[in-house]
Amino acid sequence: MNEKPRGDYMTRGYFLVRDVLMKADGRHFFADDIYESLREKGERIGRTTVYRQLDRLVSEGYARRTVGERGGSCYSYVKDGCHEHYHMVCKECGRLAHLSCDHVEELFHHIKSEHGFEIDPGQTVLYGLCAACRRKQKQKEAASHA
Amino acid sequence: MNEKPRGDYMTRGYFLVRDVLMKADGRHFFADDIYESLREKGERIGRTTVYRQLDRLVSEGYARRTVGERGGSCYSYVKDGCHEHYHMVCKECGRLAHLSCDHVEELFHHIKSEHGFEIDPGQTVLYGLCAACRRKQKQKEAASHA
DNA sequence: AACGAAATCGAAAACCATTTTCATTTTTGA
DNA sequence: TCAAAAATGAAAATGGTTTTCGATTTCGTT
Repeated sequence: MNEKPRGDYMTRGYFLVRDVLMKADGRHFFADDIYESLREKGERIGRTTVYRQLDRLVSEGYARRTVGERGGSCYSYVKDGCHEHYHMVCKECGRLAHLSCDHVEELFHHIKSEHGFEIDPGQTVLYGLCAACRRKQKQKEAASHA
Repeated sequence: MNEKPRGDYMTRGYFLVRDVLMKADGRHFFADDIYESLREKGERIGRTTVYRQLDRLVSEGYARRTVGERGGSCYSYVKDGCHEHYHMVCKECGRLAHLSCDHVEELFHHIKSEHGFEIDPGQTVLYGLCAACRRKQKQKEAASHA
């Protein structure tokens, strides 16, 4: 009669959603992308479950929630130990890049001690252009000067 | 019969929305906050107009669109010349802080040259805790040790 | 001042990502 | 195997934002 919490159950839906993220390490998805791709593969899963498992993965630290330019939530896989890293999202291709760099840590420390603001690296995402997309953009420019 | 574009008109709705942002420089609002506060003041304006004028202000560079923790869009006023500054949003009080700091510029330059990623300061917002909220948090902690 | 094309206005409806509801099914410890 | 705890998913609800469209306002031109 004692009602103890048993914690989260390991279910089919959990593994399905986690696998999509794991197998595409770095790239990130809207919830619906995941739902669609699973359905296309013939998996029996509902939208609701995808949303719920994504929430669970975020709270477990397996997934990171970022915000797409169009406003919705995107999810991407977080490798073990990735919490000390910083994250950059490319505005062009949407890819998530992991940045491990002492300079960043130093800057955040400086901002805290000199400006009083304590930055949360888990929440903060740097937006810009990745190397590959910068290259493509330059090629386009060069081509248009023909 | 010549159909030339005449540009945006200066209208009542435009000034109403812009004034709300200007008068609360730094603090940021959800679109609906602005709509409600204008209605409370007795202003005759529709939700649709608020959304449209906010879009216009963003494209004009007068307003900045950021993303609240709950997911929706927030808007805040951008002072002239504010584009070379960096922005921090406090997770606790929601206040927007402007940061003018050579260290940031140096870091972004380093990331570009060493990591190949070109950060867009206009899009990037640093999330964390402002000095005031850090102080409050510490006071709470101290009190709970009573 | 009046005209009229271009732009804005706003109420209601549409849209769409996400959450809630709830009856059913699955998981898991005992 | 049993039963409590948790997950499932279809459908409905939610809530922020956009679209629609007829009425109204703006503003350069007469």
